[in-house]
Amino acid sequence: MSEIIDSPPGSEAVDHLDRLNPAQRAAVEHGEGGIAEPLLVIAGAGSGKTDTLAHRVAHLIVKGADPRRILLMTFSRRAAAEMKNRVERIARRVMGEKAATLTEGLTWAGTFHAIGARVLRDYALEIGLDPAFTIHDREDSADLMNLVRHELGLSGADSRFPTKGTCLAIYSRAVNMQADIAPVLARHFPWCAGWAEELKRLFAAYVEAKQAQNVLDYDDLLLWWAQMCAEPSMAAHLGSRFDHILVDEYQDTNRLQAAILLALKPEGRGLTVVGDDAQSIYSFRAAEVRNILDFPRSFPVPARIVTLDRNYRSTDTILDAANRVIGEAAERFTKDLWTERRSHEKPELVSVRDEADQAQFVAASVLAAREEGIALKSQAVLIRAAHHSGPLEVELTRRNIPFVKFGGLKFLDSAHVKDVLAVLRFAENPKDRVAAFRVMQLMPGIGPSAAAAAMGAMAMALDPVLGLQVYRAPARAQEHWPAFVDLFAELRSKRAWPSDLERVRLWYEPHLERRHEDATSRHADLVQLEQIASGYASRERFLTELTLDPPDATSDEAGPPHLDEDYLILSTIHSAKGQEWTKVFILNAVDGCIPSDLAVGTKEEVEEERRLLYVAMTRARDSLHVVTPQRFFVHGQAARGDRHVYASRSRFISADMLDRFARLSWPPPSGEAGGRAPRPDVQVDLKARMRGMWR
DNA sequence: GAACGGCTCTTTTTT
DNA sequence: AGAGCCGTTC
Repeated sequence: MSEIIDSPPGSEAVDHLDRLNPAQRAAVEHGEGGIAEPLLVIAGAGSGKTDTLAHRVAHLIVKGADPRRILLMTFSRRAAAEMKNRVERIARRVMGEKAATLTEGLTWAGTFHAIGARVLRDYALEIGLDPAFTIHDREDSADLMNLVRHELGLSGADSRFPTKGTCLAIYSRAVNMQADIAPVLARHFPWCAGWAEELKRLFAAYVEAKQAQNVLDYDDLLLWWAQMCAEPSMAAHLGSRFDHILVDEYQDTNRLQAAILLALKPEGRGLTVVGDDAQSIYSFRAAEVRNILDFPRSFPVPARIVTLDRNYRSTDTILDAANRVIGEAAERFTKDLWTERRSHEKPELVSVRDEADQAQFVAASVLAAREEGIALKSQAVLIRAAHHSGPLEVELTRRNIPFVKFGGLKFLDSAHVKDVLAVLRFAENPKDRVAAFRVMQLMPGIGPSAAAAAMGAMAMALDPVLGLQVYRAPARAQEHWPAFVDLFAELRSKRAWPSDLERVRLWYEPHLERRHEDATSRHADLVQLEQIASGYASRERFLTELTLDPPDATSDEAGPPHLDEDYLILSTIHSAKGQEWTKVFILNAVDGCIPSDLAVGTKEEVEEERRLLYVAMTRARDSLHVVTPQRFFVHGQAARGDRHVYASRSRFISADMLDRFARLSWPPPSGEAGGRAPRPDVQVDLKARMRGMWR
């Protein structure tokens, strides 16, 4: 190893790049000659995108770049962690142990939002922000929007004003698109177009409420950052702290994010962005495909474009089918992917009777594959919407097949966890009205008006603790109120992390038991939360990072599976981005699910749904199963009721591409091994008979 | 006037 | 399982 370390730059020491293909290598070595024009890497699914980016970062470091001056923005925290790991592994091959120390310095790696939070705390005083701000997640933001909405009298029963969630969605969209309300309403919320004036008032009041309470929402992390960078001297100051800025998944950034990036590096020097327009699936979050398309021409010197179109992940049969699906897209800029991985096995299009059979089929197939040596972890079930996996989760539990679900509701969204976190947030930032209201109303006898009165008392007093002590709670709240005041005073006066959280839990337990039937399992969640909390340095870091990057696993497991344990992956397609598995199942590949019924309003929405299916298909390495249940039971009827609708295969798998799939029905026709005889087509109401026995 | 219990309806995707 | 609505209770 030591010879390699000592060899001068530019010698054979570059053998860490030998594994790369010419295009990847071009991307990695770009700018070495000294003229670093901006670089755009168009990287198709499975083309070694992450690896290429990691090699580029590692190569920069090997060539002497200071890792502390590299800003690396990824789509998720998970992606950032993975990137750092790979960078270290690659650098280690060249530099040995020294690499670890260097890659430790790669501290500016994270999501736009997380980096934004860090930048804003750093520059808080210069931009008139109290650095003790707390961050509202989506639900908190909606709650605050609701509070403001009521205060403005926009919530009358007869007015049918948009709900809090819709208001927030409109606001968020306008902010992230940097557009006015009117065009946003016309384009994305036509049914709210009549409310433009009221919404404008609402948003103005919402912004004032946030500022008065010293809270930022997700959008603020980008908005404040972008506004700060609109001041050229600030942008220059921050920009000069980085020699290289690299952005992953650039097709899913929005206009605000692009504005930040361009402000930091207006000349484009040291800038690298990577993405694939065929995988753009976040336009509901105001992602702007134009960002990646316009990137080359955004600088004085045009960007260099490198295209990676060789796929290393999937077999040719899977890729062929996926290429056909994306081939029918209305508009597309990247070429078809190609591979040298040959296979005789076509992807399967599996027809099942209903969702129950779908669950049976997946569970049986997963177990069979495991018998053949494919670990559960190498298999994934992908769904369009989090609740599509409901019946499967029941079946997996019944068969004792462990699984972890990504996407959808997180355990942070459950009421009891939010309650406990709200206490901490209230202590961290006593002006945070949403947190305060939530916490106080946990106590019997305290409702909105008592909570408001308490907040008023706090605002009047010199010190929030004093204010709370002075406030006289309603008589029927007396039983619990003093303990709460003590808790608050203690959390404000001394900081004991992470034992603060245990203190909160002990206070919360009686309320938990009073409010929830299933207190035991919720209690376990809170203990698990303390486990998580011990990994964070302080209360502030815990709250910030948990809000920006919630743990993925859902709560109905008995704690997170141990790393050495094998478990099946369930994931929304959105959360599956960037990942791959040996065997992949796509559920509910029918019209109404993919595309979602809720996303067929405009042509653009339908096109995005098509890309969603493409993303799902290209996650598979060796085998792909696309499952289409024929009928769905209608919700909102008695359990086991038989009202149902018939569904048809997703419109994205058109008749002329059916030859790319092997087609089968499940269960197989009776008589075959493993098959089941067709059920008699009758409904028997046994419950009624049982009741009848005693009449 | 404020709090609360019981009712019905609905549930895309995420930082 | 939550949110909104409405009638009842303190």
